[in-house]
Amino acid sequence: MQRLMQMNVQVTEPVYLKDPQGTELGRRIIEHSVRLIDELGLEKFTFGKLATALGTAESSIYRYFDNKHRLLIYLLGWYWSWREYKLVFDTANISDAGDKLERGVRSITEPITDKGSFGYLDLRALYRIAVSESSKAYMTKEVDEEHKEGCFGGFKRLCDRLRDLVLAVDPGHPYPAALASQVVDGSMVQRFFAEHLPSLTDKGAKSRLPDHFVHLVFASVNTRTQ
Amino acid sequence: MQRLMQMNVQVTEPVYLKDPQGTELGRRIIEHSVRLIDELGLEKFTFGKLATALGTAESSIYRYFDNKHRLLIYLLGWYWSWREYKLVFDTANISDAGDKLERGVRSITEPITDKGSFGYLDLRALYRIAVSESSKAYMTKEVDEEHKEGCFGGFKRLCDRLRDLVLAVDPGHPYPAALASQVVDGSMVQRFFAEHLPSLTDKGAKSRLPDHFVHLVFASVNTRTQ
DNA sequence: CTTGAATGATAGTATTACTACTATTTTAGC
DNA sequence: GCTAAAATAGTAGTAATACTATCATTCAAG
Repeated sequence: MQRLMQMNVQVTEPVYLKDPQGTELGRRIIEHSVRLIDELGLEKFTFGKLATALGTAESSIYRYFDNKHRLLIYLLGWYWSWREYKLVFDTANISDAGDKLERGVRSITEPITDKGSFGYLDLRALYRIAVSESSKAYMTKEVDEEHKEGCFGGFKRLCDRLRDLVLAVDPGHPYPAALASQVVDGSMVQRFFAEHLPSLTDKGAKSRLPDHFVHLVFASVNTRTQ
Repeated sequence: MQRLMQMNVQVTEPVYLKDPQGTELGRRIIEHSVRLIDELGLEKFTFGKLATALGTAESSIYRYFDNKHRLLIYLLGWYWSWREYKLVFDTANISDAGDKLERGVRSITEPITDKGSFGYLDLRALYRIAVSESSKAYMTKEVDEEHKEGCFGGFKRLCDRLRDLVLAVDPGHPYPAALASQVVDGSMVQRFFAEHLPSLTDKGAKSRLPDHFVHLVFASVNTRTQ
């Protein structure tokens, strides 16, 4: 799985100045930035603090990334690629379209509980970053240009795959792409709400989130195919 | 409508240091901050720029708000109150629960196209801010404390009202709160996607967004009541 | 006519987000 | 083992941001 992941990740568009996977320092930047952003939150995370944590100079980090926003996009690209790979894996060799869709929705909306694994990267910390910070990656004034650069390609590929699973069950669905992107984004938002604003969700929401999304998707799909 | 709105807004928890509605400068701060945040985006918006735009000193603004994050929360509180009022208005005197729910979903997911109105406040600019910046208000490390302070009360009240409309149609629905919060949040996110990342949504998504959400909610509800 | 609220103006600090330049170390090819 | 190139470290500096503090002025109400 790790091997395949890294293949996937390398497809990621170059949001970096120099490939961090190619050098020792680069890999340490990735590793420690995940830890630090998770710990401090994006707002309080700075290249200065990262440099101190790494025992290196700020300027060394600027050789890899223009700024912390690009670094975030890079990390999220990694995350989305990982999710996509997991989705492909979890739905492989399932012939029944309905079964495949349900497995896909569960795959996407499940939290990540795997201990670290994945090389030097702390997957669970990356997941928490995705939950809390991913909207900040695209909710900016620069979104249109960055979109053209392909910065959100990983997110889009994941949404497209889910959309195709929906269409396989219900080819005439009127809003397949919106449904898909809403599940992908909503699974992050609902996870955050369940953790921090539980009054916005239902009793036991945390553990029932995948059920909620399966229910939602199949309600939408079955209504159509009736 | 304006009168009733202001009643609503005054209920808003004090996220300010000094009530901006009580003074001339305070009202100008609100008015111009909406314009400026809409124009620059939250990241590039600063109290310094706002002070320059107002022809006053930075320190004068700090007398009203601790920082720009609190100002954002204040503006969004206003927005959510306005949405809530609109929801109550749009669903008033409807006896049929299904009809009421559909009107409610449409009310919440419709974009704001009313020209300014609403006193000194540019409603459409406020709407654009809500679409682009609202997630930044709660996706922070301080969310738990700020939630205790009641900073997100307006958002919660709106979600609760929609949840109650769902429950009126389907009292046994397993995820009424999650469904409601997903519609409220999702309507902002999908609006943003339709505008900036259209490949994530469907053809003609912009105009069909309310239909999409009505479809989703009724699919979920009807599946249950079958 | 004076108290106090509101505002204005100035100054200063710590941090952030960079850029530039130079010196040193490491690595890879020959 | 030598050398060129790549990678890294270190230092310094700038402009902007996010504040805090202080003091002077205005202006309306008692």
